[in-house]
Amino acid sequence: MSDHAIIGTVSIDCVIFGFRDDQLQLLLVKHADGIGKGNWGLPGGWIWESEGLDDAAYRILKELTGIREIFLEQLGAFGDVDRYPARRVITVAYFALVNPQEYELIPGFTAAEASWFPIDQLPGVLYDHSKIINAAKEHLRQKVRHEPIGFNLLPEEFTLLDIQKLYEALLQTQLDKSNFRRKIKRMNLLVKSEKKQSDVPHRAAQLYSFDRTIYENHRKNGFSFML
Amino acid sequence: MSDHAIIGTVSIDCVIFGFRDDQLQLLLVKHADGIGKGNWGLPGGWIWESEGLDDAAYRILKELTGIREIFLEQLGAFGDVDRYPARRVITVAYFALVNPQEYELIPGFTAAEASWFPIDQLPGVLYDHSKIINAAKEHLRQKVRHEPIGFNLLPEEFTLLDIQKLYEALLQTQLDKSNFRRKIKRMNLLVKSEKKQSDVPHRAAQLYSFDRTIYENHRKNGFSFML
DNA sequence: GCAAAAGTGTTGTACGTACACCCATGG
DNA sequence: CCATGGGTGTACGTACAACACTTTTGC
Repeated sequence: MSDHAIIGTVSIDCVIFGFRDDQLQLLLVKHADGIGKGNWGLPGGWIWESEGLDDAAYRILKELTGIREIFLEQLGAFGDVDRYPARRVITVAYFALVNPQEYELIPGFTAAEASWFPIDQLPGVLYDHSKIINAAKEHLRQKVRHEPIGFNLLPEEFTLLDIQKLYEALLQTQLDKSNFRRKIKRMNLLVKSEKKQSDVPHRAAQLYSFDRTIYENHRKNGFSFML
Repeated sequence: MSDHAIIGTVSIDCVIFGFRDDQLQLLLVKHADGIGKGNWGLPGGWIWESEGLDDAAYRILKELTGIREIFLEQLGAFGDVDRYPARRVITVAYFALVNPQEYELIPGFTAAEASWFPIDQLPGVLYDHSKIINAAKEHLRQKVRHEPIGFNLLPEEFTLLDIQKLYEALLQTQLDKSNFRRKIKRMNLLVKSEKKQSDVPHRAAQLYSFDRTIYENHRKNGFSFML
């Protein structure tokens, strides 16, 4: 059996979130061949016999978009009997968080085009992909309140207002500046950068970065991230 | 193709939690045939071509244990290359909450025996089942703090101390009686029963039941269960 | 000086925590 | 009358929400 023999009954699909222009956005690809040719859909593909599920998701993501080394986590399996038109295919959905500025999108072999869409202005998508996307949105909104995964959507360094805008978009609410700042600072998860903003038409803000090490330490001592 | 043709590359496994003797317990079956014959493992089976994933999970659970109409939810797919000895098989794990008192365990065709085990005294289990069990435990402990799913582990009617004992076991902590009562009562999710406890060697406690309708109403208005 | 965003301070309320206490019942 | 669990009350601190306010910078 070849190393790249595929399992024809199980596929991978990736829901990739990004944050641009104070908006939550989603990465879709236009399929270049196969049944879905010419339509927008989630980046996806087949699993090799020789690789685990997570490995397959990373590989497919890289092949289709050029994105690598990001936050990627399994969302679950979707297996309605008629979800795929040609035959019975079960798909394992993954959900990823990216800072779009870090990546030049490079559509791969099977993707004619790759593009970001604001989450509330998506085009029609293939198969049961809108069902998967909705599950991913819900998962993200839940998870972001209990774990500091939101930082994966931001650049390495960011201002406090950046985070606030991010959380306002994710939680779809308005937050009080003063209260938000105190809350996030009290958690002691951020480290001050040497730098401040530059080239802004107003007072330059302090830059911060998220320290994963600190977070892991806190977590071991029973710390719980909230909001 | 027969209605009951199976998909040979994808299986279902169920992690079933129950609460007995103030302890979180897990239901395992002793496999009666197949590769795992004679060993304890999660109740599991193959998916029919003609049924969805959730349907398969319900069916398999009923076939192997007699349990039906319970809280059942997908946990995720497990697909390490070598997780199953004979060939590449991906399994979709489900996670269920049961009140053990409601069910007489009825081992089915392929299960020689079905039995509850305290969560910290499990026997050795097949394949990657201990990995799946750990994921399920973690999922339960997270979820139980944000959604009132714990009630699925209790009888229809219960005392406030029953819930407290349940949460103490789930969260592995001690809770203050007075504070816990106020907190849970303030949520207005419980309705007083007509009855009180009987046959207890001390003052009889008020019985309550969880009202799912009330919960759904609250949730629509942005209510969030916490503890 | 104006606009725009950075950043600080104040105050009332609501909730969590800790702990003390009384009540009812069976043995 | 005592052990056991049921059930209530109070006092204190702290976190959160709402809102007002000052500071820095570019145009």
